[in-house]
Amino acid sequence: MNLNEKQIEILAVAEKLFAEKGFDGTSVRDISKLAKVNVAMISYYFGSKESLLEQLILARVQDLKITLENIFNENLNPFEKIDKFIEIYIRKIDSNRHIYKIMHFEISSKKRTLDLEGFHLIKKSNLNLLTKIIDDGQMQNLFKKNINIALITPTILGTYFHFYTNKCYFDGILQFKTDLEFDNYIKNELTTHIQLTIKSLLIYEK
Amino acid sequence: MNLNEKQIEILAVAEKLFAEKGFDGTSVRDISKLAKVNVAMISYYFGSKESLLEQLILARVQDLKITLENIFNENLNPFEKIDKFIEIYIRKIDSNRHIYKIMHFEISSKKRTLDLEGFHLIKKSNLNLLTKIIDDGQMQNLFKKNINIALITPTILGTYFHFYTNKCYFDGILQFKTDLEFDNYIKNELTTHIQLTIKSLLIYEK
DNA sequence: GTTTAATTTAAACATTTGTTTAATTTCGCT
DNA sequence: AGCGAAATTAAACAAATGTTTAAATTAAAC
Repeated sequence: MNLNEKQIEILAVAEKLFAEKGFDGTSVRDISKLAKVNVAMISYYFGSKESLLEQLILARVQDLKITLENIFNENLNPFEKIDKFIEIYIRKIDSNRHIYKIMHFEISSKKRTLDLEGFHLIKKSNLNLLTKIIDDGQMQNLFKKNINIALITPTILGTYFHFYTNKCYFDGILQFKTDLEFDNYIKNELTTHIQLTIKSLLIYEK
Repeated sequence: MNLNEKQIEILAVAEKLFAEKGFDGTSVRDISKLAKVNVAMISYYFGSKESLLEQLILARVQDLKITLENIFNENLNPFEKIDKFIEIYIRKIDSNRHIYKIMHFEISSKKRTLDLEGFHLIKKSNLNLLTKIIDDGQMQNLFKKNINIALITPTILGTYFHFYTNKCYFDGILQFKTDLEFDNYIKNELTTHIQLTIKSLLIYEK
């Protein structure tokens, strides 16, 4: 899949608008205007609006294959590995906010049935890595025994997404004045909070 | 605001469809068909499609005012209060999935600017109650001192929403065969997981 | 320089969209 | 029964939608 400049620009604009206004809330004319191309170019290059979405997701999902694997082999203790896993995970998602937003809406939408196999595979591979890290920690008697690993990721990602989605609300109660302040809060306080939360859960005995 | 049967039916159908297909993905004709009323009735009763959404949110937000207040006065220890807070919170959100789904999309959408003051007020009042419970636990030296209370709710709600949104994925890895199994998992395992997570966080010292 | 293909364009296309109109029916009231 | 307001309808409306067409322009190949 080799894309020229125009196609890349169209994808970039579509990504931005789909995330901001939703797929159905964005018209092909909106996209063409912002990308400064003729409306027909979208059909010409991508066939249809739906196919544009599919190709957009396909292109972006490639980038989501996180280089998490090497964490496991690094010379870190299980706690440090968990910290690093979460930090890298959040950073990756944060830099791909738009496509995650789009996909999370479309995933749960009953309008279109998208091919999400690639996405699910990545998620499963990340889950496997996390499982290995936790198994390791359990063998070293650092983590408790009964851990529902499948529910760790929802807590990591869910906390991030809920914070990001409710930006408007948190701008109010945490008094962010600029978007940068909000972004920095995610990078620092929120990431730390999530790391702390998961580590707590891993050692807490009822 | 007194609504007749037809208006109630229209709101119910709109809620279902907006949650399933999004506001922009749902046409007034979709709604009228499913509600078995003439298209014009929607304009007749609600003025416009956008106004329908506003009135829908307004009607449902009323129901979100959770009766959480009395938890604080009940004769429970701080841990039990946290458990109950989370259990009631999740149960309430779960029974209002649809409207939460709609609002969470619209909140972060740049298409429409909705009046979410009522919604934010409820969230703030819930945050206040949680703060009181945690303060109490800290005074009894049951919880640790440094707690970022504002980030507790994102973890509670975020975990729930992420699980619910990714139903399709979790159906796969947890092998749910029916929707009821999924629902029961939320009521039991997921709620327990969240309770455990938050309680861990409240006592964990770095 | 001519030919061929790829790109780009404005216009047209058929649907679908939200909303309004104007006529009709239904219902409560006296 | 007869009046009047409310409810309901089918049809029409203009605007917006995704897509296609056919002509014009550009670029590449020979």
